[in-house]
Amino acid sequence: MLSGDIPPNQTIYIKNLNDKVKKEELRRSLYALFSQFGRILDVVALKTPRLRGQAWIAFSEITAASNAFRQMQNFPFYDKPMRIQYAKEKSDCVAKADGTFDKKKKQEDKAGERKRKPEDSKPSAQSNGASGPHQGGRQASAPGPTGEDSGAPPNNVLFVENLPHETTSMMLQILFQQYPGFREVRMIPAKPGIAFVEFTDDSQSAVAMQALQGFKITPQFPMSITFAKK
DNA sequence: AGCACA
Repeated sequence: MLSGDIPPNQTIYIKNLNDKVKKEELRRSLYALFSQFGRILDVVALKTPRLRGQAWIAFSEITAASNAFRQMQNFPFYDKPMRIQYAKEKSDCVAKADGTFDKKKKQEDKAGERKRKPEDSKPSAQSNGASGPHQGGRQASAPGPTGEDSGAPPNNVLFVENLPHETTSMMLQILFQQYPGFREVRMIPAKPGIAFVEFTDDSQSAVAMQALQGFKITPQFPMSITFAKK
């Protein structure tokens, strides 16, 4: 009940997000960051004046939402600490799965409000293809300080660079541990901006590399991932 | 600060 009077919900509401981040990028980063807690049904982020800087993440399980709620509270994301609450209302995607979705009511609600400009649209990640790791951070165009990607031969250890200096190993663990075979993150205090991430074998590290290549913890730093040198 | 999904 310390959650601000809002009862637990399988959808979490996040505010204090960096509103300079573009919508698609925001949704993708949130997805990558939160999918560790369970299956995500939908990520909703709008850029309308009233709704920018906020997002909703609907999980298939309420326990996933509570874990995310607790563990990601104040997580530094694009330079700002996330503020997480439970959503006040049930997400449409959940209601649809429930069979309780009421389109009539939605329209009444809409009519009751004043008119807003229709700016946003198109979610896109819906009932979730239930495939493995999702659309990765294929931001490409990561010039990468050192980086041609086809340099080193496969290795179970990844070399990650171009990280913002405030990156912690916990943040990287959160991102990488969602891929099978994850073992650990190693950072060197004297060398900010880089990290080593170890997997059990090199096919597993390759999957994670593929998925998180170009992932941005902050907008100006798409991470560049290569196989570590032996 | 701010609770939507068309």
